[in-house]
This record gives sequence, structure tokens and C-alpha cells, in this order.
Amino acid sequence: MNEIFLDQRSCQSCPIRHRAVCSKCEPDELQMLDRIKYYRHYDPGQPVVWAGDEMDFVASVVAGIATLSQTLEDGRTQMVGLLLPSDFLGRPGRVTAPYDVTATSALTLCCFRRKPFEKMLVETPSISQRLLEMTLDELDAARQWMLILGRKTAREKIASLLTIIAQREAALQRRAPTNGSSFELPLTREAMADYLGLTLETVSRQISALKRAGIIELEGKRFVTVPDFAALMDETGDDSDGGLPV
Amino acid sequence: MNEIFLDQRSCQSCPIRHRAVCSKCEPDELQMLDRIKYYRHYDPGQPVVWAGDEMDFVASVVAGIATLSQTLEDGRTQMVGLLLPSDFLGRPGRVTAPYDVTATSALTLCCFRRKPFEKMLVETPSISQRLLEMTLDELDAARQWMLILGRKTAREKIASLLTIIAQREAALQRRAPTNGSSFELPLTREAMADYLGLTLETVSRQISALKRAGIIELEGKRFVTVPDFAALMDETGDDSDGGLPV
DNA sequence: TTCCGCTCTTGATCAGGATCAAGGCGGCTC
DNA sequence: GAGCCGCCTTGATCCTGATCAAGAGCGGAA
Repeated sequence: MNEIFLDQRSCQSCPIRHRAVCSKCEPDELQMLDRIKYYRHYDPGQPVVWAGDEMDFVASVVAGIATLSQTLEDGRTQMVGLLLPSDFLGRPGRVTAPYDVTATSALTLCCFRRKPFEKMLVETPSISQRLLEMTLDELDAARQWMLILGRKTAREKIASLLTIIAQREAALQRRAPTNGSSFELPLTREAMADYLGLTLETVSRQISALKRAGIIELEGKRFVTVPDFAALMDETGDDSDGGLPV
Repeated sequence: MNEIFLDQRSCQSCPIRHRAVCSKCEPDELQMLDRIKYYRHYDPGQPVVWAGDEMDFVASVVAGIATLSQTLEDGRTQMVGLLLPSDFLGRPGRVTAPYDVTATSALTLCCFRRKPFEKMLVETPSISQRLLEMTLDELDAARQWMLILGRKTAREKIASLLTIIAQREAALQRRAPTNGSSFELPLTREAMADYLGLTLETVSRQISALKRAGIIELEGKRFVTVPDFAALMDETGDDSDGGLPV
């Protein structure tokens, strides 16, 4: 893990900078951010922080993917969050991490030291309002996952996960998912299972089933093409109006 | 549903008032709140708002219990939130409700008209910071539920729900749950099933099983006594360190 | 009082996904 | 190339919780 301090213009995808601070273009806020901000890089599979550890920073994801997960006594684990670029990690006011955070691909975090960040939060209402908005979006996503975990069949769960990944990948490029669009699954079968509350065997079987049904096409094990996006949505069991705004 | 406008001191349990505004004791903020604030009462079982409906207010729960739930195409429903007194309902900036909200007991909401509330939010950073804190707590609770829904057995789910209800009831009275403490289940078996991703038959069976095992005692169908709180916690499957801070 | 309706309990059977097990496919190092 | 390892697929069997079904308990209304 490396720490690289940033010059003033180098962080392109950080939502704090771009959506909250830059929108105001207050020069001294920018300078203050630059004094407390730095990058960290993690290799695939590397833990970022374990639940219960002290976290002296908050961060936003610049590149790569991280997962949040929780574990029961006997080792059963459940993933509870998926952090893609522009997502925020850490919580103002909380010192210990509540979840295990793991890099599932090469991960770059744009970090802010906790104390100055909290000070900035108090002094810059636009940032805490932006943070509130992002947190509310995360809460909606978590509740959508509760529906998936509690009430959907294995097949519906897989279709839902594929839909969500396709939508988020598309959203990063500021477009809607289209027929024929492809993407790379950022998760192993096991990680998908941890996310969906299934076993990896069931995940594998259901992906094969969706492939056999022509809902998706697979190139290798990870590269997915969706010939008809509406057909995939039909498999999710969701109300056809598309559910929550994402 | 009645609307009753409030005088300046009548809302005792509203977190906005007490934790954000009153702590500062800014007289004009208080007055502004009083101009935009009013009560609504709902009978048990009455819907507060349906998903997709326009919501012209945000509110905090003063008394009673409300549930948030989502429904799939074919009618399967999943509860995704449980609102107890002091919890917040509604989201600044969002006009349509994302979930069905239902009163499960006689419910009193302390409402704020949306527009003035949002104006106040911009002008009063302490409130949006308080709201951020509450939202982060809700997010943690939602993620704890994801673990329950995804990885726990029926028996562990029931034990977890009882634990959570006991803890929240105790927290409202600012104390920790103790051995021998009792509480009234605020939910029907069906509502518990909707919360846990089970059927009502399974809920009933598991409650009977916990009773037979001496983990809980039942008086009637709703009144629960926990002779040994640690024994109940043991049934949840959670790590013994108690999980998330509540 | 009787009847009705709602909630809950319990039993019998079924099925979806877990578990156990074996093997395939790349990619890697030696 | 051979061997190994991580990831994935597929098959056989098992088990937990769903489903279908019947009836108990209880409160409210006529």
C-alpha cells in the first residue's frame, strides 16, 4: 500500500472534490482539501480494513472495486456493500470500521485524514449535504438488496445482480444500459454467492441456466453480453416499472 | 388522518427539534419549525403512503410503529425498515415515496412541509449533520438485516429479531436490555415473516421451538419475557462481541 | 349467547437450494 | 511439457423451510 500526496488537480473521479467543493470553487477549500488528501493503492484480494479496526481516514473510490462484508461466528459471510468508483468509504464520527473491506480488483482510494475532514464537514455545509445524499442512495440500494435476499429465488437473484452491475457500469459512463451491451463481471462466483446469500455452486448453475435460456451470453467465465436487456429484467421478478431510481 | 398544528413546546420526542434545533436554542429556528410543523395520526393497519405516491412532507415518528416494505410483481413482500419513535421518515430532495409505509400500531407523525424543511436544511447545517448521522445509523441497521436475511437460519432469524426489538425497546428508555425483561411484540407473525424473509408458519414454529427450549417465555401471543438475555444472543449466530454499535 | 373472522399453531408433504463429490479449464511456475 | 493451483462446472443426495391443510383460541358483532 502506497501513499501518494496529490497535486491540486489530479483527483478526477472524487465526488467530494467535484460535486461538492469544485462546484463552489472556493479556492481556500480546495487548498485545505489538498493538504489533507492522499492516494492509497491496494492489490486485488488485499484487505483495506477489518471490522473493528481503527480507521483514521475516510475515502472515495477512484478506481477498482471494493466490497463490504460481515461474518457470523461460524464463518458464514454476507457481503453488504459493493463500492465502485465515486462511492464513499467510511463514516464521519466513527473511528472503528463496522465491516470488513476488501479490494476485489486493483483499488485506488482517495483518502482524507479523519480529523481535518470532519472539521471541513462542519465548515462546509455543501459537503455534508452531498454526503447525506450519497448515504441516502446507499440506504436505498441496501433496502433493494434486502428484497433480493429475503424474497427472490436463486434465478431472480442472479438476474438482479447482473442487472445492477450492468446499470452501474453504464451509469459510470453516463448512459443507460442497452441491448447487446457487454461488461466484465467484477466478482468471482464465490463473491457473487456471498453477495446473494447463495452458495457458489448455485450461482454457477443459475448462470449456466440463464445462458442456456439465451438471456445472457458468456465469453470465458467473466465476460457477459446481454442481447435483450428487457428479457433480463423480466427474470428479476421486480415490478416492471423498474423499481428504485438509481 | 388528522392534522393538528403544534404550539412551540408540544413535540417531545422529535429528534430534529430536540437533538438538532433545541440543542442550539436558536429562537428563530424554533419559530420557523413551528410554522411548518404539524401532527398526523394513523390507525393501526392504515397506510401512510404507497410507493410511488407523492410525499409533500417529511416526518419523525412521535408514537407508534410504522413499517417500510417493498413488493415484487407476484405479491411477495419484504419489509425493509421498522420505524420506532424518534425515527425519521422521508428524504429531502425526493418527491415520490420509494416504499410502502404502513402504520402497524396507532401512529403519530410529526410532519414538516417539504419545501420549508429543505430550505431550513440548507440554512441550518446542524440539522443536515444530524440527519446524516441518523441516515448512517439506518444504513448500518439495513446492512445488519442483510446479514440476517442472507445467511441466518430460521431460528437465528427469530432470535435476532427478538434481540433487536428488545434492544430498541430498552434504548427508548435509555437502558440496556436485562435478564427477565419483557416486551410486547409490536408485529404480527405475518409481519415478522415479511421482515425475516420467512413464512408465517415458520415464524410460529420457531417461536414455539424457542419457547420449548426455555430461551423465551410467552404470555398470550405477543408478550415475551427473556429470562437469560445472553442465551437469546447465543441463538442469533452473531459474533459474541455484540456486532454493530446500536 | 352464537357466529364470524382474524391470528396463530401444528401436522404432512414437497421442493429449492445446500452439501458432498468429482472433474474440467486455464494460467502459472519449474 | 508436466504439474499444480485457483476458479468454475456438473452430478447425486440431503435437509431446511415452503406449501397445503386443518383446526384452536379469542375478540367483536348481531
